[in-house]
Amino acid sequence: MQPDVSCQLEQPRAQGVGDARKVRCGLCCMREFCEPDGVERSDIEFLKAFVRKQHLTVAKGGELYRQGEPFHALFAVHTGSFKLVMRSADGRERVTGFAFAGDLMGFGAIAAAQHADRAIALEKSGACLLPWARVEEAAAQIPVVRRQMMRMLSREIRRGDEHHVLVGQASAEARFAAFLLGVSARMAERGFDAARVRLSMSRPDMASFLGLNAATVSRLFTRFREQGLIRARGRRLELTQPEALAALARQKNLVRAQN
Amino acid sequence: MQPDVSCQLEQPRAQGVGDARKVRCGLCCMREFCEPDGVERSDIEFLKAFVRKQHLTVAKGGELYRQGEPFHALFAVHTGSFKLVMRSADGRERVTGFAFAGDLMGFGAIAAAQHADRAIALEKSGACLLPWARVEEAAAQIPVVRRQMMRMLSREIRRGDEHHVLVGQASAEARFAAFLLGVSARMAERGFDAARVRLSMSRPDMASFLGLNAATVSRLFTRFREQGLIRARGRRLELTQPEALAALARQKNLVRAQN
DNA sequence: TTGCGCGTTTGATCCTGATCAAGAGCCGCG
DNA sequence: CGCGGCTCTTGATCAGGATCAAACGCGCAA
Repeated sequence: MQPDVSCQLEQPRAQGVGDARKVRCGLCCMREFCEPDGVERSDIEFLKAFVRKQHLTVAKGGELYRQGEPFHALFAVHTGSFKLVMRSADGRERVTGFAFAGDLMGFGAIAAAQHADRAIALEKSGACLLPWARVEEAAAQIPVVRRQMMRMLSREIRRGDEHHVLVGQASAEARFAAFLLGVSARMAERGFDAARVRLSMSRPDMASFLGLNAATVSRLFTRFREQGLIRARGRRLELTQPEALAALARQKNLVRAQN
Repeated sequence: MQPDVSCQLEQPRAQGVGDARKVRCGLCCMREFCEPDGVERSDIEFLKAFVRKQHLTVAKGGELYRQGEPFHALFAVHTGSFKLVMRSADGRERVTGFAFAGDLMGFGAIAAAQHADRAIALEKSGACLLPWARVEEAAAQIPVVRRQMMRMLSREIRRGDEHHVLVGQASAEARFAAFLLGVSARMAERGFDAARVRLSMSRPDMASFLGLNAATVSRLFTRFREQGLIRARGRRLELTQPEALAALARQKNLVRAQN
Protein backbone atom coordinates (compact mmCIF):
# COMPACT_ATOMS: atom_id res chain seq x y z
CA MET A 1 0.00 0.00 0.00
CA GLN A 2 3.00 2.21 -0.51
CA PRO A 3 1.73 5.20 -2.45
CA ASP A 4 2.94 5.38 -5.96
CA VAL A 5 4.72 8.67 -6.25
CA SER A 6 6.77 8.51 -9.38
CA CYS A 7 4.00 7.56 -11.72
CA GLN A 8 1.97 10.56 -10.78
CA LEU A 9 4.57 13.22 -10.49
CA GLU A 10 4.87 13.49 -14.21
CA GLN A 11 1.15 13.64 -14.55
CA PRO A 12 -0.05 15.45 -11.51
CA ARG A 13 -3.73 15.90 -12.24
CA ALA A 14 -5.59 12.73 -11.54
CA GLN A 15 -8.68 11.76 -13.42
CA GLY A 16 -11.93 11.45 -11.62
CA VAL A 17 -12.27 7.80 -12.33
CA GLY A 18 -13.42 5.21 -9.90
CA ASP A 19 -14.04 5.72 -6.24
CA ALA A 20 -13.99 9.29 -4.98
CA ARG A 21 -12.63 8.17 -1.69
CA LYS A 22 -9.45 6.75 -3.04
CA VAL A 23 -6.95 8.66 -5.05
CA ARG A 24 -3.53 8.10 -6.40
CA CYS A 25 -0.76 9.96 -4.75
CA GLY A 26 -0.47 12.46 -7.52
CA LEU A 27 -3.80 13.83 -6.51
CA CYS A 28 -2.91 13.51 -2.89
CA CYS A 29 0.19 14.77 -1.20
CA MET A 30 2.15 15.99 -4.16
CA ARG A 31 -0.55 17.58 -6.18
CA GLU A 32 -0.10 20.93 -4.50
CA PHE A 33 3.61 20.91 -5.09
CA CYS A 34 3.40 20.10 -8.71
CA GLU A 35 0.58 22.26 -9.85
CA PRO A 36 1.52 25.80 -10.61
CA ASP A 37 4.79 26.06 -12.43
CA GLY A 38 5.64 22.44 -12.82
CA VAL A 39 8.59 20.80 -11.19
CA GLU A 40 12.10 20.48 -12.48
CA ARG A 41 13.39 17.06 -13.25
CA SER A 42 15.94 17.23 -10.47
CA ASP A 43 13.27 18.40 -8.09
CA ILE A 44 11.27 15.33 -8.84
CA GLU A 45 14.12 13.16 -7.72
CA PHE A 46 14.36 15.14 -4.55
CA LEU A 47 10.66 14.98 -3.91
CA LYS A 48 10.55 11.29 -4.40
CA ALA A 49 13.03 10.91 -1.60
CA PHE A 50 11.42 13.51 0.55
CA VAL A 51 8.05 11.89 0.24
CA ARG A 52 9.24 8.39 0.99
CA LYS A 53 6.91 8.22 3.92
CA GLN A 54 4.85 6.06 6.12
CA HIS A 55 1.36 5.17 5.16
CA LEU A 56 -1.20 4.93 7.91
CA THR A 57 -4.57 3.28 7.85
CA VAL A 58 -7.31 4.26 10.26
CA ALA A 59 -10.61 2.53 10.86
CA LYS A 60 -13.85 4.46 10.88
CA GLY A 61 -13.97 6.54 14.03
CA GLY A 62 -10.26 6.08 14.62
CA GLU A 63 -7.93 8.91 15.48
CA LEU A 64 -5.10 9.77 13.11
CA TYR A 65 -3.51 12.18 15.52
CA ARG A 66 -4.72 13.59 18.78
CA GLN A 67 -5.03 16.99 20.30
CA GLY A 68 -1.97 18.04 22.27
CA GLU A 69 0.25 15.54 20.50
CA PRO A 70 3.65 16.93 19.48
CA PHE A 71 3.77 17.96 15.87
CA HIS A 72 6.10 15.92 13.70
CA ALA A 73 4.42 15.79 10.36
CA LEU A 74 1.64 16.98 8.18
CA PHE A 75 -0.84 14.35 7.07
CA ALA A 76 -2.13 13.96 3.57
CA VAL A 77 -5.40 12.16 3.11
CA HIS A 78 -4.89 9.34 0.68
CA THR A 79 -8.10 7.38 1.04
CA GLY A 80 -11.38 8.21 2.72
CA SER A 81 -12.02 11.33 4.75
CA PHE A 82 -11.51 12.87 8.16
CA LYS A 83 -13.16 15.38 10.39
CA LEU A 84 -10.99 17.81 12.33
CA VAL A 85 -12.21 18.31 15.85
CA MET A 86 -11.16 20.84 18.41
CA ARG A 87 -11.97 20.50 22.09
CA SER A 88 -12.29 23.82 23.85
CA ALA A 89 -11.45 24.65 27.42
CA ASP A 90 -14.88 23.72 28.71
CA GLY A 91 -14.73 20.26 27.23
CA ARG A 92 -17.13 20.81 24.39
CA GLU A 93 -16.02 19.75 20.97
CA ARG A 94 -16.40 21.42 17.66
CA VAL A 95 -15.75 20.22 14.13
CA THR A 96 -13.44 22.77 12.56
CA GLY A 97 -13.17 21.17 9.18
CA PHE A 98 -13.27 18.16 6.92
CA ALA A 99 -10.44 16.69 4.92
CA PHE A 100 -10.99 14.66 1.79
CA ALA A 101 -8.58 12.69 -0.31
CA GLY A 102 -5.82 15.00 -1.42
CA ASP A 103 -6.16 17.43 1.48
CA LEU A 104 -3.41 18.14 3.93
CA MET A 105 -3.99 18.31 7.65
CA GLY A 106 -2.03 19.78 10.51
CA PHE A 107 -1.13 23.26 9.32
CA GLY A 108 -2.31 24.81 12.53
CA ALA A 109 0.19 22.82 14.53
CA ILE A 110 3.36 24.18 12.95
CA ALA A 111 3.62 27.28 15.10
CA ALA A 112 3.07 25.64 18.46
CA ALA A 113 4.74 22.37 17.47
CA GLN A 114 1.69 20.70 18.90
CA HIS A 115 -1.62 19.64 17.41
CA ALA A 116 -4.54 21.83 18.43
CA ASP A 117 -7.10 19.48 16.99
CA ARG A 118 -7.57 15.83 16.31
CA ALA A 119 -8.32 14.05 13.08
CA ILE A 120 -11.01 11.39 13.16
CA ALA A 121 -11.67 9.10 10.25
CA LEU A 122 -15.21 9.27 8.91
CA GLU A 123 -14.74 5.93 7.23
CA LYS A 124 -11.90 3.49 6.69
CA SER A 125 -9.22 5.90 5.62
CA GLY A 126 -5.57 6.11 4.73
CA ALA A 127 -3.12 8.95 5.14
CA CYS A 128 0.46 9.68 4.23
CA LEU A 129 2.88 11.21 6.63
CA LEU A 130 4.87 14.22 5.52
CA PRO A 131 7.60 14.61 8.14
CA TRP A 132 7.92 18.31 8.84
CA ALA A 133 11.69 18.17 8.99
CA ARG A 134 11.66 16.81 5.45
CA VAL A 135 9.26 19.47 4.28
CA GLU A 136 11.45 22.17 5.74
CA GLU A 137 14.45 20.65 4.10
CA ALA A 138 12.66 20.56 0.79
CA ALA A 139 11.43 24.11 1.26
CA ALA A 140 14.99 25.22 1.83
CA GLN A 141 16.22 23.76 -1.41
CA ILE A 142 13.31 23.82 -3.82
CA PRO A 143 11.68 27.14 -4.61
CA VAL A 144 8.51 25.53 -5.85
CA VAL A 145 8.03 23.64 -2.65
CA ARG A 146 8.61 26.75 -0.60
CA ARG A 147 6.20 28.80 -2.58
CA GLN A 148 3.61 26.09 -2.67
CA MET A 149 3.83 25.59 1.05
CA MET A 150 3.16 29.29 1.69
CA ARG A 151 0.35 29.20 -0.78
CA MET A 152 -1.33 26.30 0.93
CA LEU A 153 -1.07 27.96 4.31
CA SER A 154 -2.41 31.18 2.90
CA ARG A 155 -5.32 29.43 1.28
CA GLU A 156 -6.17 27.85 4.59
CA ILE A 157 -6.24 31.27 6.19
CA ARG A 158 -8.55 32.65 3.61
CA ARG A 159 -10.80 29.65 3.79
CA GLY A 160 -11.04 30.29 7.51
CA ASP A 161 -11.92 33.94 7.01
CA GLU A 162 -14.60 33.04 4.54
CA HIS A 163 -16.07 30.49 6.87
CA HIS A 164 -15.94 33.07 9.62
CA VAL A 165 -18.03 35.42 7.52
CA LEU A 166 -20.47 32.68 6.71
CA VAL A 167 -21.01 31.29 10.18
CA GLY A 168 -20.93 34.65 11.89
CA GLN A 169 -23.50 36.18 9.68
CA ALA A 170 -25.62 33.89 7.63
CA SER A 171 -28.87 32.20 8.51
CA ALA A 172 -28.99 28.48 9.06
CA GLU A 173 -30.40 28.04 5.59
CA ALA A 174 -27.64 30.04 3.93
CA ARG A 175 -24.94 28.26 5.89
CA PHE A 176 -26.22 24.87 4.96
CA ALA A 177 -26.64 25.76 1.31
CA ALA A 178 -23.09 27.09 1.25
CA PHE A 179 -21.86 23.94 2.91
CA LEU A 180 -23.44 21.65 0.36
CA LEU A 181 -22.05 23.73 -2.47
CA GLY A 182 -18.65 23.72 -0.80
CA VAL A 183 -18.51 19.97 -0.55
CA SER A 184 -19.71 19.69 -4.10
CA ALA A 185 -17.03 22.09 -5.29
CA ARG A 186 -14.32 20.19 -3.48
CA MET A 187 -15.45 17.01 -5.12
CA ALA A 188 -15.47 18.71 -8.48
CA GLU A 189 -11.90 19.89 -7.87
CA ARG A 190 -11.00 16.27 -7.58
CA GLY A 191 -12.53 15.56 -10.91
CA PHE A 192 -15.78 14.04 -9.75
CA ASP A 193 -19.34 14.91 -10.54
CA ALA A 194 -20.25 18.06 -8.67
CA ALA A 195 -23.91 17.11 -8.73
CA ARG A 196 -23.68 13.72 -7.08
CA VAL A 197 -21.92 13.57 -3.77
CA ARG A 198 -21.61 11.12 -0.96
CA LEU A 199 -21.48 12.86 2.40
CA SER A 200 -19.21 10.89 4.65
CA MET A 201 -19.99 12.91 7.76
CA SER A 202 -22.98 12.59 10.03
CA ARG A 203 -25.65 15.23 10.56
CA PRO A 204 -24.24 16.20 13.94
CA ASP A 205 -20.83 16.67 12.33
CA MET A 206 -22.21 19.01 9.71
CA ALA A 207 -24.20 20.81 12.38
CA SER A 208 -21.17 21.25 14.60
CA PHE A 209 -19.13 22.56 11.71
CA LEU A 210 -21.80 25.07 10.80
CA GLY A 211 -22.59 26.14 14.32
CA LEU A 212 -26.04 24.63 14.13
CA ASN A 213 -28.05 21.95 15.80
CA ALA A 214 -28.32 18.50 14.29
CA ALA A 215 -32.09 18.73 14.29
CA THR A 216 -31.90 21.97 12.36
CA VAL A 217 -29.66 20.40 9.75
CA SER A 218 -32.06 17.56 9.38
CA ARG A 219 -34.96 19.94 8.91
CA LEU A 220 -33.01 21.86 6.30
CA PHE A 221 -32.36 18.64 4.46
CA THR A 222 -36.02 17.91 4.21
CA ARG A 223 -36.90 21.47 3.36
CA PHE A 224 -34.41 21.57 0.52
CA ARG A 225 -35.67 18.23 -0.66
CA GLU A 226 -39.26 19.44 -0.63
CA GLN A 227 -38.24 22.54 -2.56
CA GLY A 228 -36.61 20.35 -5.14
CA LEU A 229 -33.16 21.84 -4.58
CA ILE A 230 -31.65 18.50 -3.77
CA ARG A 231 -32.44 14.87 -3.95
CA ALA A 232 -31.13 12.95 -1.00
CA ARG A 233 -31.46 9.56 0.59
CA GLY A 234 -29.32 9.04 3.66
CA ARG A 235 -25.89 10.29 2.85
CA ARG A 236 -26.24 10.16 -0.89
CA LEU A 237 -26.82 13.64 -2.16
CA GLU A 238 -27.73 15.04 -5.51
CA LEU A 239 -27.70 18.76 -6.18
CA THR A 240 -30.47 19.30 -8.65
CA GLN A 241 -30.49 23.09 -8.55
CA PRO A 242 -27.06 24.37 -7.60
CA GLU A 243 -27.88 27.90 -8.78
CA ALA A 244 -30.87 28.06 -6.48
CA LEU A 245 -28.71 26.83 -3.63
CA ALA A 246 -26.13 29.48 -4.44
CA ALA A 247 -28.84 32.11 -4.31
CA LEU A 248 -29.89 30.89 -0.90
CA ALA A 249 -26.30 30.92 0.29
CA ARG A 250 -25.86 34.48 -0.88
CA GLN A 251 -29.07 35.90 0.48
CA LYS A 252 -30.76 35.34 3.76
CA ASN A 253 -28.19 36.87 5.96
CA LEU A 254 -29.01 37.14 9.56
CA VAL A 255 -27.22 40.04 11.14
CA ARG A 256 -27.39 43.23 9.18
CA ALA A 257 -24.37 45.39 8.77
CA GLN A 258 -25.07 48.46 10.83
CA ASN A 259 -22.41 50.85 9.74
CA MET B 1 9.06 58.68 10.03
CA GLN B 2 11.30 55.99 8.61
CA PRO B 3 11.16 53.15 11.10
CA ASP B 4 14.33 52.53 12.98
CA VAL B 5 15.26 48.99 12.19
CA SER B 6 18.87 48.63 13.14
CA CYS B 7 18.56 49.79 16.68
CA GLN B 8 15.90 47.27 17.45
CA LEU B 9 17.19 44.25 15.69
CA GLU B 10 19.74 43.67 18.38
CA GLN B 11 17.14 44.12 21.07
CA PRO B 12 13.98 42.76 19.60
CA ARG B 13 11.68 42.88 22.60
CA ALA B 14 10.35 46.37 23.05
CA GLN B 15 9.34 47.69 26.43
CA GLY B 16 5.78 48.68 27.06
CA VAL B 17 6.62 52.28 27.58
CA GLY B 18 4.61 55.19 26.30
CA ASP B 19 1.68 54.95 23.97
CA ALA B 20 0.30 51.54 23.18
CA ARG B 21 -0.61 52.60 19.73
CA LYS B 22 2.88 53.40 18.62
CA VAL B 23 5.72 50.95 18.67
CA ARG B 24 9.24 50.90 17.48
CA CYS B 25 9.97 48.73 14.54
CA GLY B 26 11.62 46.09 16.64
CA LEU B 27 8.27 45.29 18.11
CA CYS B 28 6.64 45.67 14.77
CA CYS B 29 7.62 44.01 11.55
CA MET B 30 10.80 42.36 12.61
CA ARG B 31 9.83 41.10 16.01
CA GLU B 32 8.56 37.85 14.63
CA PHE B 33 11.68 37.20 12.70
CA CYS B 34 14.05 37.87 15.54
CA GLU B 35 12.36 36.16 18.39
CA PRO B 36 12.89 32.48 18.42
CA ASP B 37 16.46 31.54 17.85
CA GLY B 38 18.02 34.91 17.39
CA VAL B 39 19.46 36.11 14.16
CA GLU B 40 22.95 35.79 12.82
CA ARG B 41 24.96 38.93 12.38
CA SER B 42 25.05 38.53 8.60
CA ASP B 43 21.35 37.94 8.57
CA ILE B 44 20.82 41.24 10.27
CA GLU B 45 22.55 43.01 7.43
CA PHE B 46 20.37 41.21 4.99
CA LEU B 47 17.20 41.98 6.86
CA LYS B 48 18.03 45.62 7.09
CA ALA B 49 18.12 45.77 3.36
CA PHE B 50 15.12 43.57 2.91
CA VAL B 51 13.04 45.68 5.21
CA ARG B 52 13.95 49.00 3.70
CA LYS B 53 10.39 49.74 3.01
CA GLN B 54 7.77 52.34 2.50
CA HIS B 55 5.89 53.72 5.39
CA LEU B 56 2.24 54.54 4.89
CA THR B 57 0.02 56.71 7.00
CA VAL B 58 -3.73 56.33 6.95
CA ALA B 59 -6.33 58.61 8.50
CA LYS B 60 -9.10 57.24 10.66
CA GLY B 61 -11.54 55.40 8.46
CA GLY B 62 -9.03 55.29 5.61
CA GLU B 63 -8.29 52.18 3.63
CA LEU B 64 -4.80 50.73 3.67
CA TYR B 65 -5.54 48.23 0.95
CA ARG B 66 -8.76 47.25 -0.68
CA GLN B 67 -10.50 44.03 -1.46
CA GLY B 68 -9.62 42.63 -4.84
CA GLU B 69 -6.43 44.65 -5.08
CA PRO B 70 -3.46 42.65 -6.38
CA PHE B 71 -1.22 41.39 -3.64
CA HIS B 72 2.26 42.89 -3.62
CA ALA B 73 3.17 43.10 0.02
CA LEU B 74 2.29 42.23 3.55
CA PHE B 75 1.53 45.15 5.83
CA ALA B 76 2.88 45.55 9.30
CA VAL B 77 1.01 47.82 11.65
CA HIS B 78 3.39 50.36 13.03
CA THR B 79 1.08 52.83 14.71
CA GLY B 80 -2.59 52.66 15.55
CA SER B 81 -4.89 49.81 14.59
CA PHE B 82 -6.95 48.41 11.76
CA LYS B 83 -10.02 46.34 11.23
CA LEU B 84 -10.03 43.72 8.53
CA VAL B 85 -13.27 43.64 6.62
CA MET B 86 -14.52 41.13 4.14
CA ARG B 87 -17.41 41.81 1.82
CA SER B 88 -19.29 38.70 0.83
CA ALA B 89 -21.07 37.98 -2.39
CA ASP B 90 -24.33 39.51 -1.24
CA GLY B 91 -22.68 42.81 -0.42
CA ARG B 92 -22.80 42.48 3.33
CA GLU B 93 -19.63 43.14 5.22
CA ARG B 94 -18.07 41.36 8.10
CA VAL B 95 -15.14 42.23 10.32
CA THR B 96 -12.81 39.24 10.21
CA GLY B 97 -10.18 40.57 12.54
CA PHE B 98 -8.31 43.42 14.14
CA ALA B 99 -4.65 44.29 13.76
CA PHE B 100 -2.75 46.19 16.40
CA ALA B 101 0.73 47.63 16.33
CA GLY B 102 3.15 44.84 15.55
CA ASP B 103 0.65 42.68 13.72
CA LEU B 104 1.01 41.66 10.11
CA MET B 105 -1.85 41.79 7.64
CA GLY B 106 -2.43 40.21 4.29
CA PHE B 107 -1.56 36.55 4.82
CA GLY B 108 -4.75 35.42 3.22
CA ALA B 109 -3.82 37.09 -0.03
CA ILE B 110 -0.66 35.15 -0.79
CA ALA B 111 -2.35 32.19 -2.41
CA ALA B 112 -4.65 34.08 -4.74
CA ALA B 113 -2.23 36.99 -5.25
CA GLN B 114 -5.18 39.21 -4.47
CA HIS B 115 -6.53 40.69 -1.26
CA ALA B 116 -9.72 39.08 -0.05
CA ASP B 117 -10.34 41.71 2.56
CA ARG B 118 -9.68 45.35 3.14
CA ALA B 119 -7.89 47.04 6.01
CA ILE B 120 -9.53 50.10 7.51
CA ALA B 121 -7.78 52.28 10.04
CA LEU B 122 -9.63 52.59 13.34
CA GLU B 123 -7.64 55.72 14.15
CA LYS B 124 -4.80 57.61 12.58
CA SER B 125 -2.45 54.75 11.82
CA GLY B 126 0.80 53.88 10.18
CA ALA B 127 1.93 50.71 8.47
CA CYS B 128 5.09 49.38 6.92
CA LEU B 129 5.14 47.60 3.62
CA LEU B 130 6.85 44.25 3.35
CA PRO B 131 7.16 43.58 -0.37
CA TRP B 132 6.38 39.95 -0.90
CA ALA B 133 9.12 39.50 -3.46
CA ARG B 134 11.57 40.61 -0.82
CA VAL B 135 10.10 38.33 1.77
CA GLU B 136 10.36 35.40 -0.59
CA GLU B 137 13.91 36.30 -1.35
CA ALA B 138 14.68 36.49 2.33
CA ALA B 139 12.90 33.21 2.94
CA ALA B 140 15.01 31.59 0.28
CA GLN B 141 18.24 32.62 1.92
CA ILE B 142 17.60 32.88 5.64
CA PRO B 143 16.33 29.82 7.47
CA VAL B 144 15.01 31.85 10.36
CA VAL B 145 12.90 33.98 8.10
CA ARG B 146 11.54 30.96 6.33
CA ARG B 147 10.69 29.19 9.53
CA GLN B 148 9.21 32.27 11.10
CA MET B 149 7.08 32.95 8.09
CA MET B 150 5.57 29.48 8.25
CA ARG B 151 5.07 29.87 11.94
CA MET B 152 3.17 33.10 11.54
CA LEU B 153 0.95 31.63 8.89
CA SER B 154 0.32 28.59 11.02
CA ARG B 155 -0.55 30.70 14.01
CA GLU B 156 -3.06 32.59 11.92
CA ILE B 157 -4.68 29.33 10.93
CA ARG B 158 -4.96 28.20 14.49
CA ARG B 159 -6.31 31.52 15.61
CA GLY B 160 -8.96 31.15 12.95
CA ASP B 161 -9.89 27.67 14.13
CA GLU B 162 -10.19 28.84 17.68
CA HIS B 163 -12.37 31.71 16.67
CA HIS B 164 -14.45 29.31 14.64
CA VAL B 165 -15.05 27.21 17.73
CA LEU B 166 -15.92 30.26 19.75
CA VAL B 167 -18.31 31.91 17.35
CA GLY B 168 -19.90 28.70 16.19
CA GLN B 169 -20.66 27.48 19.61
CA ALA B 170 -20.53 29.93 22.45
CA SER B 171 -23.29 32.16 23.78
CA ALA B 172 -23.13 35.88 23.20
CA GLU B 173 -21.91 36.34 26.73
CA ALA B 174 -19.09 33.84 26.36
CA ARG B 175 -18.03 35.27 23.02
CA PHE B 176 -17.86 38.75 24.34
CA ALA B 177 -15.97 37.75 27.47
CA ALA B 178 -13.47 35.88 25.33
CA PHE B 179 -13.13 38.87 23.07
CA LEU B 180 -12.30 41.25 25.88
CA LEU B 181 -9.77 38.81 27.29
CA GLY B 182 -8.30 38.36 23.84
CA VAL B 183 -7.75 42.05 23.33
CA SER B 184 -6.32 42.33 26.80
CA ALA B 185 -3.93 39.46 26.14
CA ARG B 186 -2.76 40.99 22.89
CA MET B 187 -2.05 44.24 24.69
CA ALA B 188 -0.18 42.36 27.37
CA GLU B 189 1.92 40.66 24.69
CA ARG B 190 3.02 44.12 23.68
CA GLY B 191 4.11 44.86 27.19
CA PHE B 192 1.15 46.94 28.28
CA ASP B 193 -1.16 46.61 31.21
CA ALA B 194 -3.56 43.78 30.56
CA ALA B 195 -6.10 45.29 32.90
CA ARG B 196 -6.47 48.68 31.26
CA VAL B 197 -7.24 48.72 27.59
CA ARG B 198 -8.42 51.26 25.09
CA LEU B 199 -10.74 49.72 22.53
CA SER B 200 -10.18 51.41 19.23
CA MET B 201 -13.07 49.73 17.47
CA SER B 202 -16.75 50.61 17.64
CA ARG B 203 -19.49 48.45 19.09
CA PRO B 204 -20.76 47.48 15.64
CA ASP B 205 -17.23 46.40 14.74
CA MET B 206 -16.97 44.16 17.77
CA ALA B 207 -20.45 42.85 17.10
CA SER B 208 -19.65 42.08 13.49
CA PHE B 209 -16.48 40.29 14.46
CA LEU B 210 -18.30 38.19 17.03
CA GLY B 211 -21.32 37.46 14.90
CA LEU B 212 -23.58 39.46 17.19
CA ASN B 213 -25.75 42.51 17.01
CA ALA B 214 -24.43 45.88 18.14
CA ALA B 215 -27.30 46.24 20.56
CA THR B 216 -26.41 42.92 22.14
CA VAL B 217 -22.81 43.96 22.58
CA SER B 218 -23.93 47.14 24.24
CA ARG B 219 -26.15 45.21 26.61
CA LEU B 220 -23.34 42.88 27.49
CA PHE B 221 -21.15 45.86 28.26
CA THR B 222 -23.62 47.16 30.75
CA ARG B 223 -24.31 43.75 32.20
CA PHE B 224 -20.63 43.09 32.78
CA ARG B 225 -20.30 46.53 34.28
CA GLU B 226 -23.20 45.90 36.63
CA GLN B 227 -21.69 42.59 37.64
CA GLY B 228 -18.46 44.34 38.46
CA LEU B 229 -16.47 42.35 35.90
CA ILE B 230 -15.32 45.43 34.09
CA ARG B 231 -15.22 49.14 34.52
CA ALA B 232 -15.81 51.00 31.31
CA ARG B 233 -16.53 54.47 30.13
CA GLY B 234 -16.83 54.84 26.40
CA ARG B 235 -13.93 52.96 24.88
CA ARG B 236 -11.75 52.96 27.94
CA LEU B 237 -11.94 49.55 29.48
CA GLU B 238 -10.70 48.13 32.74
CA LEU B 239 -10.85 44.42 33.43
CA THR B 240 -11.44 44.19 37.14
CA GLN B 241 -12.13 40.47 37.31
CA PRO B 242 -10.37 38.70 34.45
CA GLU B 243 -10.79 35.31 36.12
CA ALA B 244 -14.53 35.75 36.28
CA LEU B 245 -14.54 36.76 32.64
CA ALA B 246 -12.50 33.70 31.78
CA ALA B 247 -15.04 31.55 33.57
CA LEU B 248 -17.82 33.10 31.54
CA ALA B 249 -15.88 32.56 28.34
CA ARG B 250 -15.39 28.92 29.18
CA GLN B 251 -18.90 28.10 30.26
CA LYS B 252 -22.18 29.07 28.75
CA ASN B 253 -21.91 27.32 25.50
CA LEU B 254 -24.88 27.33 23.27
CA VAL B 255 -24.96 24.34 21.05
CA ARG B 256 -24.37 21.05 22.70
CA ALA B 257 -22.18 18.39 21.18
CA GLN B 258 -24.48 15.61 20.19
CA ASN B 259 -22.18 12.74 19.50
C1' DT C 1 -20.06 78.05 23.25
C1' DT C 2 -23.75 76.01 20.60
C1' DG C 3 -25.20 72.66 17.39
C1' DC C 4 -25.08 68.74 14.73
C1' DG C 5 -24.13 63.86 13.96
C1' DC C 6 -22.64 59.65 15.11
C1' DG C 7 -21.99 56.09 18.40
C1' DT C 8 -24.11 54.13 22.22
C1' DT C 9 -27.59 52.73 25.46
C1' DT C 10 -31.90 50.93 26.48
C1' DG C 11 -36.71 49.22 25.81
C1' DA C 12 -40.38 46.27 23.56
C1' DT C 13 -41.35 42.81 20.52
C1' DC C 14 -40.64 39.02 17.43
C1' DC C 15 -38.52 35.07 15.24
C1' DT C 16 -35.04 31.83 14.31
C1' DG C 17 -33.17 28.04 15.72
C1' DA C 18 -32.02 25.35 20.20
C1' DT C 19 -33.86 21.93 23.22
C1' DC C 20 -36.38 17.99 24.66
C1' DA C 21 -38.46 13.95 23.31
C1' DA C 22 -40.59 10.44 20.62
C1' DG C 23 -40.79 7.69 16.59
C1' DA C 24 -38.96 5.96 12.04
C1' DG C 25 -35.43 4.13 8.89
C1' DC C 26 -31.34 1.80 8.10
C1' DC C 27 -27.71 -1.45 8.68
C1' DG C 28 -25.00 -4.95 10.45
C1' DC C 29 -25.16 -9.18 12.80
C1' DG C 30 -26.67 -13.26 14.62
C1' DC D 1 -35.21 -13.26 8.65
C1' DG D 2 -35.64 -10.83 12.89
C1' DC D 3 -33.29 -8.35 16.42
C1' DG D 4 -30.68 -4.30 18.42
C1' DG D 5 -28.41 -0.16 17.98
C1' DC D 6 -27.49 3.54 15.34
C1' DT D 7 -28.61 7.76 12.79
C1' DC D 8 -31.95 10.43 11.11
C1' DT D 9 -36.50 12.68 11.09
C1' DT D 10 -40.16 15.14 12.97
C1' DG D 11 -43.03 17.52 16.46
C1' DA D 12 -43.79 20.78 20.41
C1' DT D 13 -42.00 24.15 23.19
C1' DC D 14 -38.92 27.74 24.68
C1' DA D 15 -35.43 31.26 24.92
C1' DG D 16 -31.57 33.83 23.30
C1' DG D 17 -30.62 37.27 20.75
C1' DA D 18 -32.13 39.97 16.43
C1' DT D 19 -34.87 43.72 15.08
C1' DC D 20 -37.11 48.08 15.33
C1' DA D 21 -37.22 52.32 17.43
C1' DA D 22 -36.38 56.05 20.47
C1' DA D 23 -33.57 58.71 23.63
C1' DC D 24 -29.18 59.85 25.30
C1' DG D 25 -24.30 61.51 25.44
C1' DC D 26 -20.06 62.47 23.68
C1' DG D 27 -16.94 64.44 20.36
C1' DC D 28 -16.10 67.44 16.73
C1' DA D 29 -16.65 71.61 14.02
C1' DA D 30 -18.00 76.12 13.26
